[in-house]
Amino acid sequence: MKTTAKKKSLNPSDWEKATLDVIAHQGVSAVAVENIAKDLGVTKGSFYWHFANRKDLIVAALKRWQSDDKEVIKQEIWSIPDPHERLNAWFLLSAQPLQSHLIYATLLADRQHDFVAKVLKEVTLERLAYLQKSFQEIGYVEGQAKQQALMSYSVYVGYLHMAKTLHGKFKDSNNIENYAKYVAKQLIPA
Amino acid sequence: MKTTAKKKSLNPSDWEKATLDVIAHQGVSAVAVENIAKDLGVTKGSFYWHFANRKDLIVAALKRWQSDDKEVIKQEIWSIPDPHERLNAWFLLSAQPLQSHLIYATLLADRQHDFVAKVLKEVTLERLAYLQKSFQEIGYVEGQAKQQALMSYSVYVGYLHMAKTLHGKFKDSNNIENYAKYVAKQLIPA
DNA sequence: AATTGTCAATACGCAAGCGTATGGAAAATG
DNA sequence: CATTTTCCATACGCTTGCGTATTGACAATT
Repeated sequence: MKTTAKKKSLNPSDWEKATLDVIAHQGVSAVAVENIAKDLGVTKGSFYWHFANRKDLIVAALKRWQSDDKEVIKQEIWSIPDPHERLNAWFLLSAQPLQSHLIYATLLADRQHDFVAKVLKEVTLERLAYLQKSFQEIGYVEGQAKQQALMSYSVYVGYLHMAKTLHGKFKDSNNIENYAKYVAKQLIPA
Repeated sequence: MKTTAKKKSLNPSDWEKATLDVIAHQGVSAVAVENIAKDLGVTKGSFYWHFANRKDLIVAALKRWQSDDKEVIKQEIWSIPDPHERLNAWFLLSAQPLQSHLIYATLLADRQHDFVAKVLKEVTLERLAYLQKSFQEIGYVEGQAKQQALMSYSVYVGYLHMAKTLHGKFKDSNNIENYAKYVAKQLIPA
């Protein structure tokens, strides 16, 4: 579903974005060059001009996802000086329906592939690090901050899967922002 | 890696167990009848005597997993009358390195398949229900109990993925049971 | 002893999907 | 205007993996 007839020629970036769409909704294993080509309105012949093979495409797409995500955190989270507010903002951001979150959730599934596992580990460790840092700024000692960060991040990951698994079954009863606030209240000391 | 030379003939149950092994470590998409046959020391010809097709095998395996899991909860959790103790036991059980948990984690990944999504939803809703019930017994009103259950369960799911993603990177610093107790203390009111 | 039922091996057809080879059209460049 | 570069289509070969067909071996039954 691309807005057809916009530009005449494709670049690697277009392929990466289309690939991320597939990863977000169907996982890495579902990335098939012929299908993505069809989505973009071309055939396989085009793909192998831009990329060497399927794996290169996926790696490039994941790299793009990783750096885009890092940029968002930098802009939206690290710009907040107060650690309380910052953590609150992070929980709110986590509950937002962003493609970035979907991708993270599916990657957790496809970590059998070593190149997926690599990106995943990097991203996870970095996220844990800045959560831990914020909790330390609040006053937690290192050990506790580490556990609190791990727990907070687990809530995030768990939530992603819940939302996917349960569908409407649970955004009816209580809306998402409410839940995010509830969680934040539980995990961030007053 | 089966203990070869034990019994001369296979039954559906053997196939289901071998399938769950694959699902636990590589996910549903990795279930290939020819490979599982090799694991069991036979060839494809045998498989199609026991099952109609690949999907039937997976469905049967998942059904087995679901009922086995239900049985464990019934034995280990519901036998505990006090809700505080019961919830504590549940968190401890969650941190145990059981195959059942691995399977749940990979299923979250492979929920593109409708038959996986179905089992997953059933299991998740049931688990949320008994968590919620226990929190209500503690004194939470329904709405809060629901959110608390969701959050607790999210920590569980998130933890499963963390453990997989981070590998040794985090069972060094603090052992798993310690973390489980820390989480329980945070989520279960004194 | 003959027959039937149970479990498994082998061989085949078939579709999906990756990667390659080759040629062509359109745009940039000289 | 000629030529090179850029981007894409078509056609092919190859592998993987599902499902079927056929045959066989061994055990249970009569």
